[in-house]
Amino acid sequence: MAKAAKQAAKNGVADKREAILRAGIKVFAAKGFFNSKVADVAAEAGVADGTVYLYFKGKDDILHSVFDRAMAEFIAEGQRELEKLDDPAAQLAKIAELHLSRLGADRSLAVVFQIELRGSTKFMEAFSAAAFAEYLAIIRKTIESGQKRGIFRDDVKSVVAAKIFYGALDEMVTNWILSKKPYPLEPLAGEVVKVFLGGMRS
Amino acid sequence: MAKAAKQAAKNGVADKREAILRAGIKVFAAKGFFNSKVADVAAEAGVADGTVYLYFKGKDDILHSVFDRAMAEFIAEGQRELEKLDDPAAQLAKIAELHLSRLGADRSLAVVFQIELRGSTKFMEAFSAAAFAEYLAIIRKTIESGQKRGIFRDDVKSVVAAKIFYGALDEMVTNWILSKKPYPLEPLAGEVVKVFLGGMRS
Amino acid sequence: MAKAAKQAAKNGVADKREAILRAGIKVFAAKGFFNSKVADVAAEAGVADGTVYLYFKGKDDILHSVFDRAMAEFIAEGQRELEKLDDPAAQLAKIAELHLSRLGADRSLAVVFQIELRGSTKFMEAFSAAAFAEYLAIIRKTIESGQKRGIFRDDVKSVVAAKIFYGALDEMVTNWILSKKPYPLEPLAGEVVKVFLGGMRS
Amino acid sequence: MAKAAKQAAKNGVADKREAILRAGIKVFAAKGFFNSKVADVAAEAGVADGTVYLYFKGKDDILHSVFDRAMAEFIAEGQRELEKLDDPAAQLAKIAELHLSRLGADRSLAVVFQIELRGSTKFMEAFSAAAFAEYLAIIRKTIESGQKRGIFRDDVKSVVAAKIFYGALDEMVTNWILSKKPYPLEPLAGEVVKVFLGGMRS
DNA sequence: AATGAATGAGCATTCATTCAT
DNA sequence: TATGAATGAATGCTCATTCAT
Repeated sequence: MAKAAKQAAKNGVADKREAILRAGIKVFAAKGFFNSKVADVAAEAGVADGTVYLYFKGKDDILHSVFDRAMAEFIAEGQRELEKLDDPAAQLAKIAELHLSRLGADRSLAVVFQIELRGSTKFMEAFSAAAFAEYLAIIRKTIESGQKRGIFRDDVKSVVAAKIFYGALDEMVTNWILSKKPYPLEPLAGEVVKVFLGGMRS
Repeated sequence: MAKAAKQAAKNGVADKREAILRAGIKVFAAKGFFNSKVADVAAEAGVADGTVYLYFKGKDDILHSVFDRAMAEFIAEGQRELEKLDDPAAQLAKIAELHLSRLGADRSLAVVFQIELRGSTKFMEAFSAAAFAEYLAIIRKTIESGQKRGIFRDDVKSVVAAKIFYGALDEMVTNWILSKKPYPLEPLAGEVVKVFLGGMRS
Repeated sequence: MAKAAKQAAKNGVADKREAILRAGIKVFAAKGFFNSKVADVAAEAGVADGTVYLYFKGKDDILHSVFDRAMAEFIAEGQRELEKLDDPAAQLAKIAELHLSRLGADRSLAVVFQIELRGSTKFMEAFSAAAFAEYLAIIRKTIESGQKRGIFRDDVKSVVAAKIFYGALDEMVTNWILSKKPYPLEPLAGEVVKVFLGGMRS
Repeated sequence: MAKAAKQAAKNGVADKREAILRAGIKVFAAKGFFNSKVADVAAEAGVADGTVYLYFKGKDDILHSVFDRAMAEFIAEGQRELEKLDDPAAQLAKIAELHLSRLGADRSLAVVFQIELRGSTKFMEAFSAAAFAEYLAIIRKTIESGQKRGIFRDDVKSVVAAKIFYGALDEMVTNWILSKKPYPLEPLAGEVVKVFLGGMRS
């Protein structure tokens, strides 16, 4: 097989996997993970039911893959952006901005993240723990660096402060999802940062 | 039937409903709502499968009832305690303390609240919205009263500040649940309050 | 216990059994035997669920008792009336008249007889056979007596002729039940007799 | 896919649906519709439980389909045969012959028609009404044509006469089903016709 | 790789019947 | 006798997954 053909095939593969992943996000967000049928996802993706199993181990795996991929992208982009900044306060502001702009740009993805991924204790324990911990760790390290520089108070443990920061952002997203009237999510980043930095100022 | 007997019968009824409710919390927390069988709950409660349907409309109704009852108790206790205090800062500290001590005292209930109740978009939209909004409203009003008194900065909307405060507390609980090693939850209330009040100081 | 009291008690018993029986006819006719709950019958009769079992062995027994009692009454009345008549043709006319007037007077009873009693092969085989055969036998004997007197042709077996006569009457009832617009059932007796006697004239 | 293969697949589908339909007739006849489990039908048909739902909406649908198909075939064959005859009397004789020979050839089908289909008032009202009315209408029209030709008396309404004729045939079948000793059903057609035509002779 | 017909384990719910009061 | 709360067996239907084509 020629290189070009291989690439095409690879793209084809990627396209199909991608389509199923997107369909999963859409369907899970709309009906909830447990109420969604694999057949729904397959139909939405425009493939046969059985085809789903060529790309994923099962229904759970679609959900996990949604999380894994989005989280990986999220973390990668975050680290790329953070490296450009030196000031911990500015870094936290960037994290908040990215967090809310990204989820605010894809309501379905946000629903899956805020609602569906938490519906399974098993999942939370087994899968999200690692990636999620990695995300929290990035926040924590940023805070620690601020504490070392004397910018942030250090009578609050960095790990606790990180949870406070993350929890505040997370709640913005959850409320935004559940709200009946639409409003832009990203601007709330500034508010969270304002209060948090105020509270952490040394 | 004598009064005493009537009372006994009433207690019997209450006991059975109560037993099913408790069993529901335990089972849902342990296996997740969607993975729990009505039979599991019945067995845990020590009643026959069919008996569950004498006290609840169905599986969903057990979950909803868990939420309704706990939330009602929570709000009632909260308001009772808040009335005793005058200072908004002290009131927020009390809310944080109650929030974490209550959920920290019943891990299963906490799991149901943090994990299972969110697994159902439908539920979140239809049921929790009202009671949940009421809880957020209590926090918001407390903040507003602090803003009016000039204690809290007013360049942050009270509704946003309330979400930040609630989100921080909520995240403490979620992390506590997911943590592999046990630790006391309530002490974190002080940390959250410290940072939040710092950030809201005018 | 005084005789009067005993009688009263007996009446009470009879009343309750009677009430359940009537309730059974009404409920079975309205919802179908298999779709009727014992609780429905009890409620309709104004007694507790458990009380039904003091008077009947179970749900089936109610249905059987409806049949047994109605059939016994029907046969008793029929024989009483037939004895008054001598002419076999007049006797058949009387049977037809009684058949249609009785069922035409109680639509619910008719529904139970035409529809519900046949829904159970078991029932048809085990119970109705006897009483039903008795009814057919009365018709058959009437026909035979006409054949002996030379009034009716005897190149048709009496048992077959009896089924024809009964079947014709039966169909009148079934159609009447299923008809959307109400009409008097009894007058059709004359038509059936007219054709049947015409066909049996020797 | 080649034409031959397509045809084979089509046959496969038809075969499976057909097998379930036959199994339904057999099982319903043997145990009664309400006492039959879908699993019984599936087992009898040699397919998995779930497969039944690929071909039928549910248990009810199997019963309805049995009726629809048999009735359609029955009416089609009847009309085909009736067209060959001119004499209304001969036509009625043919109807009787077909009616009894067809049901007499398939006891299970007869049981379903005579017993099970009537167990559901709903069914009788909603479904059978139309097809059943069509069958009665064919008989009625045949009688009317006889009345117009002066062969049949016209002091009996054709619709009533049709019910008498149908009722007589129907009763032959019901008795045949319930009879403990087997006997040929079809010969009774002649007896019914003999009496009916005698009664309708003008 | 892709299909989609077939599978069959799994489960919420109903309801006839019992029995302690 | 009467009650009605409690029981638990019974079952129609769904849907994740497989596999022959």
